[in-house]
Amino acid sequence: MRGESAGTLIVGGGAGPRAAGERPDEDLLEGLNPPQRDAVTYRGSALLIVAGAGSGKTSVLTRRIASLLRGREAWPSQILAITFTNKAAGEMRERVEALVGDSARGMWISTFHSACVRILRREAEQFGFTSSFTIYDSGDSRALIKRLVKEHEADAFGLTPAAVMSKISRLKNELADAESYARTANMNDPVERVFVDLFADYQRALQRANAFDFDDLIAQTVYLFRAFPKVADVYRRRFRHILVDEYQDTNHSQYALIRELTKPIGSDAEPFAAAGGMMIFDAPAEDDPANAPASLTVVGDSDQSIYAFRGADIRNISEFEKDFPGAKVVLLEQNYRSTQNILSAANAVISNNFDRKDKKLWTDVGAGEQIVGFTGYSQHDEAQFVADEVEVLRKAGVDYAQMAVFYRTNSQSRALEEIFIRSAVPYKIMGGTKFYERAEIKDALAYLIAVANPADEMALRRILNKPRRGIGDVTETAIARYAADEQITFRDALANASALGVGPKIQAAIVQLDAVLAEASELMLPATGELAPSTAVADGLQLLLSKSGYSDALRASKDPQDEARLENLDELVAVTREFARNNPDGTLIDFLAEVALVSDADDLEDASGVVSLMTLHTAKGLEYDAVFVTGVEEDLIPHRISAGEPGGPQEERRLFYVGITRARKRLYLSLAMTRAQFGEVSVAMPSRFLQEIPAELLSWRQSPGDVNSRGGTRSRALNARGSGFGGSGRRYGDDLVPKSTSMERFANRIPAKVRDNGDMQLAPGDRIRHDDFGEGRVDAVTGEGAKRVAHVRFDAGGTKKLLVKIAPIAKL
DNA sequence: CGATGTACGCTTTTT
DNA sequence: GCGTACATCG
Repeated sequence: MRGESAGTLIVGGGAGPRAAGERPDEDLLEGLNPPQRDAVTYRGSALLIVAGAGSGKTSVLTRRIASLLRGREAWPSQILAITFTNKAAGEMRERVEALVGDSARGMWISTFHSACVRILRREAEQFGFTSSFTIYDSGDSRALIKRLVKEHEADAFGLTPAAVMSKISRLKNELADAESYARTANMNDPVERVFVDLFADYQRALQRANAFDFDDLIAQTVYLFRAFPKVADVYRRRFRHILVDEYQDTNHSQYALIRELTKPIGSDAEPFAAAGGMMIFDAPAEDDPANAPASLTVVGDSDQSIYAFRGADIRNISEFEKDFPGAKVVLLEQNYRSTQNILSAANAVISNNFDRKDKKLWTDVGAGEQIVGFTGYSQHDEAQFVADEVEVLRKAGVDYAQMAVFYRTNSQSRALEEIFIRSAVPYKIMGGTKFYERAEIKDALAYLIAVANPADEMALRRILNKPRRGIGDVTETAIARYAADEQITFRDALANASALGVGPKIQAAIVQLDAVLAEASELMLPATGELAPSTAVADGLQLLLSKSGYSDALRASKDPQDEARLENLDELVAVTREFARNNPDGTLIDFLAEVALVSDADDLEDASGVVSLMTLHTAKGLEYDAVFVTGVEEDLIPHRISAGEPGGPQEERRLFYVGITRARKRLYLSLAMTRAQFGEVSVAMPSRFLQEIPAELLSWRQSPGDVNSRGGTRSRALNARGSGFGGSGRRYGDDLVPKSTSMERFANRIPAKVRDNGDMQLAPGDRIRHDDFGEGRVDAVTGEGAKRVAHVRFDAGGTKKLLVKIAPIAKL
């Protein structure tokens, strides 16, 4: 909830002097409803806030923190608040600062990953890493695994890099390592043996590179706490109040981390093991209040759990009361965001998930506008509707920034983008940028990593021949062999170019590269004790790019895209300068960690004055006056891949629910009759979720039936579901909508006369007549079944590709 | 070693 | 329909 919906947001500095007896947090409770007040003021070891969409959870969380601080119940440094994205963390910090002023500074408000990086940075030496470790993003992990798969010839066993990667990730999220997995796996299975080898090799490679992958950041922190109780106690003593947002999206390792942090201090320590039998710290006296576990507050909504696919475990929240006996539960159901129509639609949809606790959002702001439905002929037609409607709203006084367009898959953004450009609607694609995944950016970062973490061989290999300096596979292997023979690192091998036995030209190139890296190191990593100037990262990056010849190579290139690449690099330099401004003491290592942990949802910053386009996943946690959910079709939402996964369709429904509940005043649901995917056109069917919305809430500007009447075959499409896909009707516990319902909803709009060209025989040379384009001759027919496409040359001129099944054509 | 051409496979969501 | 990955040629 934003400030305006819960009464006035209290802005301003600290608590100020107060009369004795007055609650120091009275103003913090202003405008809150009774359960919200409970959530702010309850004091106990464990609190679960079940916060429905738009129920003001952020407000409650920030006020709860503010009230702890103002009441002197906690120092800022004793607070650890975990959010899902860096952006959410920044927002929360801002809002707490608005309530309590600068004293918010010492708090840890960050994502799980960032918090773990901070901890690991301090403790890395304990277990074989150095504090200058770097972080492998998914791309780095993929590259490494790919190499290992090749080395092990694991593809012969059907192990693809993608499969290995996701399995390793899943195991790490369950806190399993290669060793423990090997104990449970069936090692008679050669595939399993290869996998275990791969897993172990992968882990060794990471360790050698002094690097952690995303999953390691959490898992290794848990291992650290378990292996070194004294270290764990340092953090248990420090964090007395732990708050976790979006708890429904935590996975097992994150849960385990929270468990470790909320154990009583000294609870698993072995006092006599330390310092030769001398007790050097308190005995584990659990009844000593000083050793009491930290208080834990979690906030979540199981209806908004949309990350099960990457290990989020809904049981973390559904079994919270069992996990933390005596926990208090507060339910926030009053919604301050949306109109009742929107909420009723959301409630109706989500109530189709069968194993959920019933929860109904309500509001007192009134019914509001009806939800608008629209069916386009194609995804471009659909996009045009969205663009037109955006302009209508704009003229009615709605700011572009208050409108958002959601879609299930990133690929859907292309059609929207095309139409928006043509219609001159200003927009920004959120998260789609993938700035840090661009090759030139990864190259530049690899240069920085090579300087920051010389052990990271991957980064070094990446830049070895970028720009081209004649160092190819052969030379790379020679360097690696030399390093192995001499028992030195890959990086140190570069310094001995003359010993590699390569040609003089290549030798010179290696010397040059080595020198550039050395010079940059000196600039960015000054001798211990000295502090690098805050501009060091920016200066170092520019030095690397220019002296390595990277920039020059791009400038000299005649590929027109290279100009854009240069601009991207300038942008990266700008990012380093911005970083220096925000973190005057920030080091190169800090910069790299920040970059590795930024997510797509984080650059939602300056979307002022433009319409926001994003996936439904990215939309979580955001809200807009007007929301367009596009592509509400079967196989898209619910996505076809989800059909085979346990709980998949239900998660898709939650995703749709999340999309709906982002809207404050206006909600549009749109779909297309046909959609081009993989470069081929196919027939789309309305999503089953549409039929879960009560008819009176939804007003169709153009219903699936309307589109049909133009010559399509909607009724067939709606019905077609029954055959061959999950049987007829419904299976127990499945999400299939009974066929009769789907027919009822659209029945009155489907014309009596239905055309279905499904079995029209067409061959090259046939003549046809099209309702709009007139007569023409078939050149070719491609595709199969419902996707059969006729390539027709019309007499009036021009050729068209027509989907035979639904095109308004007749054979002559 | 690098440039050019072709085949293939891919598209669910992301810290 | 696009980008990557591999193969072949210069």
